[in-house]
Amino acid sequence: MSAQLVAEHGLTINDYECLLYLAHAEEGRMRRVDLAEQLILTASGVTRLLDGLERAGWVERASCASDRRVTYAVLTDAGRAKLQEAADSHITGVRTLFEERFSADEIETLARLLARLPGAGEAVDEASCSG
Amino acid sequence: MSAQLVAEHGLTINDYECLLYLAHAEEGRMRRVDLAEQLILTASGVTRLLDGLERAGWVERASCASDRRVTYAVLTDAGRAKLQEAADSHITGVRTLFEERFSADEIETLARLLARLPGAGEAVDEASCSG
DNA sequence: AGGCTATAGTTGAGTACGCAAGCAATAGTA
DNA sequence: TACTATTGCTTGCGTACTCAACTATAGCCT
Repeated sequence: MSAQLVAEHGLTINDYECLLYLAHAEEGRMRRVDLAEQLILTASGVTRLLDGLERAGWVERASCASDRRVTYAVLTDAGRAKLQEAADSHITGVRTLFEERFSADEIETLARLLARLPGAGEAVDEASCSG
Repeated sequence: MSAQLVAEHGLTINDYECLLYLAHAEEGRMRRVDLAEQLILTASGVTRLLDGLERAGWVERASCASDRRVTYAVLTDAGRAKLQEAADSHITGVRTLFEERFSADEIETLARLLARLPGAGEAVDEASCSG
């Protein structure tokens, strides 16, 4: 499942989700702390995750004018393209995994119930937005 | 959740599940390959996992009479005791997590649906056996 | 018996994290 | 204004994995 992402696009799930969050964020950028919270990683985890994405050219650093402590992670054009490419295959992968086993009603039930679990967030709509 | 296991008993989830599988196995022992499959780990992962459990004295090695390639992992008395101790708090932890959010009917629905996912196995009955 | 191939297990190198400690900037308080 | 606490981020070290390569045994098939 996530091994497919790695094999086909060289992305970890966290790489992928990181790009996804950035793509949805205003101006394609987020503070590292906020990214950490969304990805359920520690600050150091995010630092290293972004190290990799920066080296690959998918994201860049930008400083914040009003608070010199924060450095933004901003999605580059290359990063947006990469995400688009990976999202296509990943989403259809997830979709078929579920649609092979559950009816539409059942999927809705699962979504409703599982949303009550801690850390559920709003990940559910991933498939409904074009990336 | 699993951090609680670590903090209170010094056990990883895989440590815990490993002891659990061994406890349910015939004569309290399993081949490393089978353990790997159950825990969804590679063979090397199991080697290292068992390294730790052996060092702690929760499991021992035993060789197989009919096939000299295999070495069993067998649960020691100390290991069984440790599992009992950890299971008490872990199971009630999981139980309350769910019972705080779902009704009995909903739990049953979740169990039925999620069982269709790959790798679901028979982990569901963990809570129903005394350890 | 000899020669493949498959299986059980270990080991070395690399990866993706967490935790604790540290630095710099900001915010709160006297 | 100075002093402390908090916040954002990075770095060193340890851990739990994986993958690839290896050894040793077992099961063929001729």
